[in-house]
Amino acid sequence: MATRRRMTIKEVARAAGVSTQTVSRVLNNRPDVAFETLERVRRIIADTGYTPNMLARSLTQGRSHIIGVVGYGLDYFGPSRVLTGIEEQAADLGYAISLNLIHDPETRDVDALLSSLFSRQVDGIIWAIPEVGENRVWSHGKGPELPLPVVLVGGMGGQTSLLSIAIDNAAIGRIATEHLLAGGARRVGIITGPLSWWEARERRLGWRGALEAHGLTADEHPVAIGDWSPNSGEQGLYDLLDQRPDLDAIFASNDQMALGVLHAAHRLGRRVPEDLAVVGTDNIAESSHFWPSLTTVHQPLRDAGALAVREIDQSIAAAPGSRRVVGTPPSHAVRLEPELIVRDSSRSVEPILSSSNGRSMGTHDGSYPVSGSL
Amino acid sequence: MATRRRMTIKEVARAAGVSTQTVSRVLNNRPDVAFETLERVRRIIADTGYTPNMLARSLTQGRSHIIGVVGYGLDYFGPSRVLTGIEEQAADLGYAISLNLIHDPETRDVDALLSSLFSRQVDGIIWAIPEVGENRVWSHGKGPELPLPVVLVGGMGGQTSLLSIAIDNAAIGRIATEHLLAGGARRVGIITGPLSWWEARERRLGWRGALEAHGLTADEHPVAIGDWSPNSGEQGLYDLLDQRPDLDAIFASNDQMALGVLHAAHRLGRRVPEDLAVVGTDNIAESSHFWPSLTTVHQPLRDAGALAVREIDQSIAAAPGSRRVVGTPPSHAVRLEPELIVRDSSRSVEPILSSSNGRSMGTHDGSYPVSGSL
DNA sequence: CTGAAAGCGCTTACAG
DNA sequence: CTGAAAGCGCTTACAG
Repeated sequence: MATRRRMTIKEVARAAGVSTQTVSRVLNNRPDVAFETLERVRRIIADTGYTPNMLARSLTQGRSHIIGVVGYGLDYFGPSRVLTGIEEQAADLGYAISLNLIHDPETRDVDALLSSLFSRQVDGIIWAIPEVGENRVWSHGKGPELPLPVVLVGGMGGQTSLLSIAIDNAAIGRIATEHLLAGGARRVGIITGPLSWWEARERRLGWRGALEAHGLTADEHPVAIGDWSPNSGEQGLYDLLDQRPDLDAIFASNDQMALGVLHAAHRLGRRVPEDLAVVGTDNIAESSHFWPSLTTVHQPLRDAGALAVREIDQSIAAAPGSRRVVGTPPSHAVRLEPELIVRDSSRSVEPILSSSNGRSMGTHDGSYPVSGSL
Repeated sequence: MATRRRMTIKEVARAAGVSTQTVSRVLNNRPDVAFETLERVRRIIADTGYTPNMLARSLTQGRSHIIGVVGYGLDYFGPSRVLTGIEEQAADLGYAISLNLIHDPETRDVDALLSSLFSRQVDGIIWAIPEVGENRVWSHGKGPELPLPVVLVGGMGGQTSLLSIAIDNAAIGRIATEHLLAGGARRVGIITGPLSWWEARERRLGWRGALEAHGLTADEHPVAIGDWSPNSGEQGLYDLLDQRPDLDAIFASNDQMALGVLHAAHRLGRRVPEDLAVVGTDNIAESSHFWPSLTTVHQPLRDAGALAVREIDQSIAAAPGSRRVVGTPPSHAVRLEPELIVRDSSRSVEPILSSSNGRSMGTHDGSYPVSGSL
């Protein structure tokens, strides 16, 4: 039974023989405190282990130093990477994170969540769940009304005044497909994610665009719709082969489905990459040790999360001084560029290199190539 | 620029023509409000979209309804599963989560983190980082002094009055090894995690215990030390074979390292499971589609996280009524039982079954088999 | 350089 | 059933 009461600024003041606001000055490192007083108060604080009550501080300051984060599960690779970036950057900038996970991406019950965050007086909100169906803030017309900065991560954005940060998902499909075609593929199938997902649609768009840019008719290249799981990737290969037995390459919209493809290929006795070249998406930690090692597309998701926090922070800082009045982030869409990682699953011509870790073939250097405006 | 000021209880009261505490009564669903008054106030609240300021409420109640969670990265499978369980259960019980990630598990700078959480007036703390080296709360003698409930997840616990919840990691090593021996293995190597990790040591202990229970001399079975990465698993197989070329089975302390083993086995032309049976740990989503599909050990990590939240909640509820006086959870170690999932990588004798999803061979049914006391 | 007063937005006894 | 008063633990002007 721990029954210790928490110490307050009053008790510190009494012990130091000063007023509470002198203690407050010390706590906030204000310059106008006599050296002796400073020392005395500091000693008492150190000796007693006093910590100021942030709740009270937030109440008077009108700032909680908390960023509300709405995320989508931790089981998916993408969302969890974004979250990591958010947490790190937030910690660096002195924000606490209030984490709220949504389990059904199609949920429309956004209002309860928003007002819960709002009532907790978060300084800003990062909306980091994939865009599926109609699950976005603005679909409720709330966007511009929110009296605090909101940044969207990972969706199409652009419909509202809210800043949207995402990976260029069409580019993922494009560079993967271009790589396969450059390697000599003539019939490139795609396994998409669920088409209610913006990311899934965009990747398919990129795949299609690359085919057409090569003078090919996209409709002659088979499509299978997966659900991101390895199982659906396995099933996807069977489906694609049913459609086109002469299939010689596959772009899988994530690495788990690509793994399912490799698994099915082994079962069918198809050699990868000789009979079938495969490219995934995500560059999960395991992909470098699949058999064969998987060519995939890296997304700077961590960067996206970190950037979102910086944007929120700047919006808060940009507030004209008075309390509870905050700036809104510029309403544009920022797109970060993905990067191709070439490994054995698509390396049909070149000799196999020593490392299975792959090397980057991306045209982008990993910094922030931004196609939108900041 | 959103400049809307937040509405307060005063404005609601004025609009409804009542006092603020009548509004407060409505807000808190107290019974003693006249029906007409109730209706009127409710209408105003609905019309204006007023949400009470939780900061102020927490300040007067001495409860924040926030649980502070200290976690270890989201990139590792185990910690992220625990976190999922925590978040879900917390949301169910009406708590917000304040998420703090530690990036170096050996950090000793626990004090700053604790006092930060403390100053945010969290109602309780869940310490969910793996136990590595001396990174625990109590190593600073803080444990019993903390004036709020703390629950440890995923470490050895037992040294303090704090409740510790973890998977029985020795059982993981034991059931994996017993399964390999039952399948006819005669030389079972182990690839451990870093030995500064409690989990890694426990799994090795279980492996050793199973060997000895079969009348074998553990020292004749090779050990390689990995770092949880696929690469270290690959290297691990080479090391083990150097030590014992007659190796016929491996227990890998996580699935990523097991994947590295499979990869290396393919390179060396060793057939799995015929030449080498492999068992991993974690049952990551990908493991069912490795080639061959991986036998592994499932850990009820989500349950562990959820249980931690319930314990915190009960400690808070058990408080004798007065503010800031909370009960301390019973100081025992709860151990949840892992479960073996048999797949092709160890299925040497039996005919290969139709599904690659494996079936549970565990003696435990997935409920909460607890070896400690609650 | 320091302190008395007022206030942040709520809730908790206490009256009536 | 309802309200005036006091207080939660801080910080912000305002005096001196």
